[in-house]
Amino acid sequence: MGTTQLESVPEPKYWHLRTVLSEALDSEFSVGEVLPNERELAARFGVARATLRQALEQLELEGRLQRRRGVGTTVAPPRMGVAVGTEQHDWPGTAGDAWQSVDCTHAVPPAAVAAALESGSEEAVHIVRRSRTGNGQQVAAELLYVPAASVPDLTAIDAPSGPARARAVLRELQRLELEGRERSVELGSARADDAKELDRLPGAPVLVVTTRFVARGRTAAISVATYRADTCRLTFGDSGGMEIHHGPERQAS
Amino acid sequence: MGTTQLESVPEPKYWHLRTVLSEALDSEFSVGEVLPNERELAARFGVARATLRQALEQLELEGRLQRRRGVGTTVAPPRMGVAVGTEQHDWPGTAGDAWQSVDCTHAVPPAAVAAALESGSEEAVHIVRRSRTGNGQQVAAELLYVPAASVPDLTAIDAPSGPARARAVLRELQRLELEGRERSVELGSARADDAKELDRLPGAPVLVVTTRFVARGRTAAISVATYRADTCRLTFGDSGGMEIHHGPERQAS
DNA sequence: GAGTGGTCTAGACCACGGT
DNA sequence: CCGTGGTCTAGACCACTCG
Repeated sequence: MGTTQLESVPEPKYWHLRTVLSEALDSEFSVGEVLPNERELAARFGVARATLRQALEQLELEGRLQRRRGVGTTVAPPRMGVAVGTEQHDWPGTAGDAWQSVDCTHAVPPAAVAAALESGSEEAVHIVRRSRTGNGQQVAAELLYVPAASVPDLTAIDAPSGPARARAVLRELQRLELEGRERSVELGSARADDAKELDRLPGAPVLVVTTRFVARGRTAAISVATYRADTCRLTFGDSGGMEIHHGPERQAS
Repeated sequence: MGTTQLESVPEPKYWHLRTVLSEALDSEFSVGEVLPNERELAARFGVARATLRQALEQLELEGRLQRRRGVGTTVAPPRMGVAVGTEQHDWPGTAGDAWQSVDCTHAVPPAAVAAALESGSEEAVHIVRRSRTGNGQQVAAELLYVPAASVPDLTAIDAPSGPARARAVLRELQRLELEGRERSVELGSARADDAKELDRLPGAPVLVVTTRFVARGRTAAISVATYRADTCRLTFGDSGGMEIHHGPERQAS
């Protein structure tokens, strides 16, 4: 009996650290507060900085912390609920749909998108870039791929590029009768350009929402929207009023 | 002109490595194939193992690789589409809904769930555990929180716990008229128990799908489903037939 | 320029899966 | 047992932000 079984299954240091820090965040810190720097924290917990960083990465992934080079580590606010797919079947660009058109180009889409569009893989399409903001910061970037066949009456002359052209494409698109929508969500990592737009580093975790719009029995458009996974909780159906998860963890025996 | 601008914005080694490996996966490897071990790969690319690992972590996050301790790193199959929310408003447990009941306990839920249930924060509820498989492996674990008030006629005697009790709770739940559902998706990291069940390490990235079931104007149940983010693509609406993303990356102009 | 987080190194040892 | 990926260390330097 003399042997007190301290750690029969010793959990990794960084995981234990994550738990300790998480509880500290719940009880001793408030939103926006900056933590001590990494070297200081590492010393305080008696671990190498790399180990501490592993714990911080976890907490950042969970949306508890926000780290910025040259600035510091701050306590993140609870994730904001962003409504996606208001369930009424609507084209993108319909009045007040939270997105803002940025510009519009004409180029060959990535192979995966081309396949889904059932178009030739070397055929150029309209690519509308849009962005979405919430709580004053950009939370999502979207690329909307529209084959020329979906906007036959588009007059290519008056607005060769830019926001005006983007709006023109969306307007033409809305003339089609939308028959259905398929949507999927998966985890991804931000490419360099998305990362920059979302004010994150390349490789930052993002939620990729892919939507296929169906009209006249064919795929009329494909939307690939990239949401910051650290700050966003995607809500479906309606009302983003849910506030579950991400409190002090308690285990339900 | 003599100065060739090699790397005006030198990207990190691990990011470049990720790209190189990603292209190699596209062209030189097939699904299920095992890669050379990390020490070998690191040596081959002339980087430290930690740097190589950073690249591998990215690719694993993107669902391109699967790493298992004691075994090796293998090329992952494309993510499977898992239908979530068949859009017809149904209670969980309705005929063939892809979930399998595991057991049922009676305990106090985590604070965040208790708040959403609008019950007292120290009030015990039924907790049904269910699991979901796809392609022969477990892809999701669910905890369904059901307040006693939602299943008033439950006879607590004949099945005190286990799958039988779980089914009894679901059966009673289905007697209520379902008025609505709210759903949200966010990124999380697997807790120790979920990780074990999903055959991942603690902290592995997961997609947390939270559903609030509304009946008689109140919250009748809360479901928290945890999906493996590396292997799953959540599909909404219907048909998981979309195959976008995660091909050879090409930039759209 | 001072201070922050981000990247990278070259080691060591551990935990696990198969033999 | 060996080989694998997982954890951890103690450093170094870089890139960024801000006063």
